[in-house]
Amino acid sequence: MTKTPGAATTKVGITLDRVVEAAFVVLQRDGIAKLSARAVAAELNVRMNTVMWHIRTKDRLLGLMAESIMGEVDLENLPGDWREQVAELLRRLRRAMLGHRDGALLVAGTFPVEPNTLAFSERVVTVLFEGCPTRKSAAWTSWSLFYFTLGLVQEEQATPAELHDRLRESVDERCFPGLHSVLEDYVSIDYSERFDFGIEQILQSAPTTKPRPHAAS
Amino acid sequence: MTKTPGAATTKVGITLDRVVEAAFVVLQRDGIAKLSARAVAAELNVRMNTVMWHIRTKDRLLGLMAESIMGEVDLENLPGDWREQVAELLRRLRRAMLGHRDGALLVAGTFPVEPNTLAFSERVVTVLFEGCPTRKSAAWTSWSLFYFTLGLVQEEQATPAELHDRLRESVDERCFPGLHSVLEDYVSIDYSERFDFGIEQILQSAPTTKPRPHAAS
DNA sequence: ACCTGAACACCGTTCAAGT
DNA sequence: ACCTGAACACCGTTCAAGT
Repeated sequence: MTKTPGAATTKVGITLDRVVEAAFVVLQRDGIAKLSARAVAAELNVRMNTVMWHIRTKDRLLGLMAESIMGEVDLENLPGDWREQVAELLRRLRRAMLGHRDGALLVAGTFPVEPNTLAFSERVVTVLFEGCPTRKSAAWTSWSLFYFTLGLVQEEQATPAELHDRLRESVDERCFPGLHSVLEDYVSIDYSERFDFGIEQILQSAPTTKPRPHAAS
Repeated sequence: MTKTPGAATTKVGITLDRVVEAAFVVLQRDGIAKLSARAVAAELNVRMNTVMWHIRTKDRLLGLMAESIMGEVDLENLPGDWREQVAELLRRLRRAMLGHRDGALLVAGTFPVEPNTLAFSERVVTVLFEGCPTRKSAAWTSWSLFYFTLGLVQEEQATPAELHDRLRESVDERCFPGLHSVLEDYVSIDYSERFDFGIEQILQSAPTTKPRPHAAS
């Protein structure tokens, strides 16, 4: 009766790629906390279940977005020796994550077992083989680099001023003298500098750090 | 009319501490995804708004829980030289987080500017002062150690078998030869060994890594 | 294969009301 | 200060129904 049969349910040309695209628009505008299937649907002018049909599950959408960010990292044209090459790879990862609001949170939330993510890991590990004493130490060093990068970029993307101000208020000189004396360095917003420092520190000892023999034998 | 006025709303003896306690029970049983104010209320046999009145906000509850975990870390009786002392501090943090389901996720989600968390940071930074060339490098090294620990324990607590199996399936020898050749080390579940390796690697170069001079001067 | 409506069982937050 | 009921505006998932 009140139904307009002409303009009813027909295909509307949504692709999984377009859904992920729209999800990034919502992410940039509203942040990851407000990224919902309904919001993505509104962005595409379709109903929510259309989005759900393509993504199957919210978690899968997040995984696709993380994988997409990993795909932005160029793995070619690396400069210099193995050390510089690894540093450059992680610098590019950092830039890719910084390119999207809450990008580090997104990548940290899921390790997508997908081509782009695997290709990045492959590249890092392969370059590390050149400088590390064992393959195992190369594998484990890649995790150290990855976790450091994720952590630092998450800090950088997490509403910077607020937490730092609260720290400056709370770090009393009497209770926390050490922290107080380095507070400005502790909460420094020179993130690229801190990034370079951390990566370099890990890589510096990489050639000499061996996994301990499991037992004394 | 249908109301029993005697057993109506009277105090029931809930404390913020008891709420947090109950929250840990729910966390252990159901995981962080199902940790809700309603679930905590059920655990305490009160209504949800009672819980909300005490915690004010869900985020504050999570912060209180993280701060509580940090409080489990004993900061006294550290053995050996500065290197061993720092390693021991982070080992204790790791154990505290492992003691609660999704403990690392909880701590990573918020940096509570509260006494226990600050005291831990103070202790780590202070010990690092002994071995690092500058105060700045000590501060930044403490972040490297913290992020590595959070990342690795999150990996350890995130439904181990599932992801590793998917990796073994997907890491084709032809596409990802390097990764393939170290896969078993790459996804090793010897987490204490990997932890020791990572901490040691960071600490090894700590005495020699200086923050770069900001400009060439 | 694609798109929708409707219903489900959940959320956290807010506000007025009780003691 | 403490506890509750009720309502609000949201979630993601599921299922039956359309083309």
